[in-house]
Amino acid sequence: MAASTYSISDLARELDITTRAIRFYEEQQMLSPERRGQERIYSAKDKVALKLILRGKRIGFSLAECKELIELYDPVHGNHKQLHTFMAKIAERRAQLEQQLLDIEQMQLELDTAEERCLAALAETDKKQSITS
Amino acid sequence: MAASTYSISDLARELDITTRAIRFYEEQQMLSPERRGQERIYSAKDKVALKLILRGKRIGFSLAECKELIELYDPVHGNHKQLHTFMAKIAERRAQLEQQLLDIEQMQLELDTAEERCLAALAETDKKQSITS
DNA sequence: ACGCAGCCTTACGTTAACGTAAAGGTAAAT
DNA sequence: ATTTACCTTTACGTTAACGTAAGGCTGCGT
Repeated sequence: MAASTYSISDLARELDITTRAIRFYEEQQMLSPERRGQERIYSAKDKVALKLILRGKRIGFSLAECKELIELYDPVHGNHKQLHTFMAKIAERRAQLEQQLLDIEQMQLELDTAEERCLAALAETDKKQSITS
Repeated sequence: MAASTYSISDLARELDITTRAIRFYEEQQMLSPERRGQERIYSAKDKVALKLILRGKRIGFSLAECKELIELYDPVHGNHKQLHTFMAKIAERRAQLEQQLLDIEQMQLELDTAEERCLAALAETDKKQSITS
């Protein structure tokens, strides 16, 4: 089985982020890895937290929100009210995503016609050039 | 028909943004409204540009990208290569959106089970409390 | 005449999420 | 012994997209 502990650069490589970012997340109290002397030793749990952070970011959550998210997984803080308010945030994101999808579709329609106009214009240009050349 | 010209606060109200934002977009060369003396007079075309900006932002484009987007609609700049590179950016966004959807679904699954655990834990707590009270 | 609403410019302030040195400690390989 | 490859802390720098005054002109209703 895997060692289940990692150095900071192990995680950085594996998750494709910088060590600075990882230390920054710790500053923000989103991680609290063990120490062996000065060195940070990350556990599998820390890795899960990091993955939660990255997923949260992909969805568009701020780090503060990602932190809330992590706390939901922590039995100490996992209280009922927070859970519901966070589910609300997720629902909000879903709605926003749907709007984004609509926006993108709309934009693609417009770009399609713009492309047509462009191609037509280029065709005209080519014609004239073939005459004058 | 509508006057088809607007003051800055007209647009601000209608599009639900601040006048500062509108002036900022102008600083960034994304708008160039007419002037009557010092006053900015916005045309319907300006309004379209503004809407493009807002839509671009919703999708997650930076203002710089929104600017490119506007230029695509400008026959002066609308060249072929730009059109294609921008279609690529849109495609990229679509892919990102799909990833976001996956992330959200995944997160909801996890939150669902987290919620169950939470509810179960609360039920336990309540039981004990009913005994000790 | 006066105040208020709405416009203008200039310019410094703000937040998030790190980036980027600088300066130094440890440990293994050459 | 020293280079190499890690790790550490501290701390200032950076970018985007505006926010937020401050100071001043302009017309208009009373």
